[in-house]
Amino acid sequence: MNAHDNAAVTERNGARYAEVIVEVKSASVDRPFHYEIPSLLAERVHVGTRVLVPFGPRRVEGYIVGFSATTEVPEKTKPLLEVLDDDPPLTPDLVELARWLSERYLCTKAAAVQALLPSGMRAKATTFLRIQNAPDSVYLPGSWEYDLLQELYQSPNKTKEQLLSEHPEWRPLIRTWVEEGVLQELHGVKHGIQIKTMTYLSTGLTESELQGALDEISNRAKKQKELLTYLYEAGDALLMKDVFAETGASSATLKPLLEKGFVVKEDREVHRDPYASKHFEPSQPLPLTPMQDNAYQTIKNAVDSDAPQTILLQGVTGSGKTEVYLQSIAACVAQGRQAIMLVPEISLTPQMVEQFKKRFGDEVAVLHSRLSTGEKYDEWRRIRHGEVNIVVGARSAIFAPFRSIGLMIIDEEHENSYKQDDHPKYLAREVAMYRARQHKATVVLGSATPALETRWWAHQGIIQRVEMPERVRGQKLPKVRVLDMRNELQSGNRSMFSNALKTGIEERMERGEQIILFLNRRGFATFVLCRSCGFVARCQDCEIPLTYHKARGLEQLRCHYCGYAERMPETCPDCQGDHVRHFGTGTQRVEEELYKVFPDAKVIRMDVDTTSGKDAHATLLQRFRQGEAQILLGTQMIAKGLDFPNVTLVGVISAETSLYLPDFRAAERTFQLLTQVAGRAGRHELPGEVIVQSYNPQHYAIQFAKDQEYEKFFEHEVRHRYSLNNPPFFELTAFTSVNEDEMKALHLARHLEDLLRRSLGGRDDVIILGTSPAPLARLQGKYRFNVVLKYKKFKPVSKPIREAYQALQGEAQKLGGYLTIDVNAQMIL
DNA sequence: AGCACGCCGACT
DNA sequence: GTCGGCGTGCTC
Repeated sequence: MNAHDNAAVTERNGARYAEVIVEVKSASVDRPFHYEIPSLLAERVHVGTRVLVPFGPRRVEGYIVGFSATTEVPEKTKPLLEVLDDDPPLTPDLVELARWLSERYLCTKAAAVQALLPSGMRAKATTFLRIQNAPDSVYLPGSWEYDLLQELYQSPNKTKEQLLSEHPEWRPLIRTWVEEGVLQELHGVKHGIQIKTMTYLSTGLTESELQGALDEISNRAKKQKELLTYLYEAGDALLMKDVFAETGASSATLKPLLEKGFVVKEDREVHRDPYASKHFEPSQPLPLTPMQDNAYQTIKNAVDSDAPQTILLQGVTGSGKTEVYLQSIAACVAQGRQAIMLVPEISLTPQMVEQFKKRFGDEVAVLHSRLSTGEKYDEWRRIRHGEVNIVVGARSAIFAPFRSIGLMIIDEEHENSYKQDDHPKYLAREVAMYRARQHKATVVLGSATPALETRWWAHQGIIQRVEMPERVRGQKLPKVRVLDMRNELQSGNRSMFSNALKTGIEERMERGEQIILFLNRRGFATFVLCRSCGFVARCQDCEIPLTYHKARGLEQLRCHYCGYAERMPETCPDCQGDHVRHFGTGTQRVEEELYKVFPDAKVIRMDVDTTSGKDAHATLLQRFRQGEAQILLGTQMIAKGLDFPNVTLVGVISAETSLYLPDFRAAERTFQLLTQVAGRAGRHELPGEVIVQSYNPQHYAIQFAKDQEYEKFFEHEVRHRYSLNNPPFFELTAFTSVNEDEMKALHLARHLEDLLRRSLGGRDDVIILGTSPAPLARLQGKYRFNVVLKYKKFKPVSKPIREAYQALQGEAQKLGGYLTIDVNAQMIL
């Protein structure tokens, strides 16, 4: 496992050199550099310590990853400059995790370290320039010398870096002046995040000292005496601003008390708490059903055992997985170990956070992308300092710096939000399983519709599987009807609602029940076409058909990938004819149609266009919950984790929107989506009904979803994947060559393909899919070509892949573009 | 990545 | 003649 490096050691043991990974993201410096440890810093350096080091002509941030007694380059070593934190941000297991990440996902160690630390954690070296000996010569206005001196007199607080970015031409002059002693450099460090402090007041006086103090204070200073007595009676240190508010004192009152030493003022570090304003009613563990208890016992046994394990918890929607999670975590924490709970799109599922806060109170930290950088950093420090035992968060929370992890739960594990979209493109499930080996921890993968790979591993006996096939309250799964829209058309119904759906909506509205309508496409129409010449409006940058939007009377065409927008043309830009029309159906159009067919209906529409505001999401859902509207209409964002007691009908306007994407997971996604949407109906007392409209109702993904038969879908899909050499039988790695110049992008992709064919071509466990335009062939003005590699096992092919990738990355940059890699790609775009 | 050093075209 | 373009090479 440690085929890494020379004799790097974890403990310093008097070793002379620190091995440092520098924060420079370039493959050419992706290796440890040796630095001498100055005796002044000797006590403060550990594995994982963040340091400032000299690197060439500049100073950069770096992380200590090991120590060694010797170095091959003694003549080159320089000393460490500074230790940047009191506690090392990385624990030794995180250093090891970073190394693994960089090898598995082919990124630099520096990039891996950044992925697993909060974004605010970045320091920048700064340098100030002071005039030490004014030069003898007199300079003419307009000369560099004159201008630089002017600038230094006028803005002495500008850093050297600021100065150089504004006037790069001053660089040589500054250097010579520093050498000649005209200027002096003062070095500093600017931290990315301010640690937030609050001022506290306290008095350390005993009762008799207090008496003496009160006597000493002039009788005219009534406020001072009051303040001092107040603080004495409190005993504890109090927040200064509260004290001022309570006693009416001010800093004028306080000042003499501080000077005489009667009162002590101190700044204490505080953590920004994103949930400080919310109150959570404590909740108690609920009694478990036999099925829940079985799942709970399985997880508990795994946590108790001293071996890493992975368990697939396959439970239908409404089977009570959350309560199992909560109690398993409680059991883990009771053992003195910590737990991580991952949820997809946490900002969409505030209920989950709420349930954790109610059950565990302050023991929970929350990490997700909607927190400010400062809030994230503070939650991270609460974890690092052992103030909490539980983290609930999105994907990156899997890196929580706990000391001893017992349990990691990934809820809705099949969701693709668990694959990081930017570099390194890690898969949370894989990271969890690696950390499980480090900590001898248990991973629970929870889902009603597991990713095919996960279910396959369970089938192979590689991981355990526990089922929860029934709903907690014993409700039946809702009845799902699939309606063939071709029949509707034949019988003369040209509207987007089948007769059954229309009647269904009418009935619910009469009974005062609620309806959810689902369509996986926003906007009004799908595309815009000229009926005379066949012209289709496309984004000039992405070449994707533009979507027709209607907003406040304004007719717009928008690109859903880059956000580009233009006005709907009145005549065809190509043939000048006036037969430009929009086709296809989006959420906006459904909304308009709903108001036509049901004039009394109140509809809430939820899609990217209506939920841009900070709390728009929660607000819209809250309004629906309170019954302000009978119909909730939305894209897949409404499919996730919602639970409305009054909803008895769920309608899917068109089941195939996700079926014909050029993606090997299209059937799986469609099945998962339909199953999930169906699970929304009738979760409480009222029975639920689901109506799925489709032009292709016999498709197996739709048929199996209709009866919620995951196992049958699994069997069918596994065969399909096998015959096409797709996951889980082969793993996919995708390279994308991106360039504004189409020929350059293509050339680079071809070159890469050649290289891969030469190194891997002969193997029968590797399939190379040649260069092809990416499904998103042009994005934001840049052409994209893919080279996709399929292989059975990553290890034997990782070296050739790495070499080809590194060789051509530089090449791509020379051509003005770039090359990305997605190891174990979940989707090819 | 940055920054320095080094070798070729248009300019006070 | 020089200033400054960016190709090449190195960073403990």
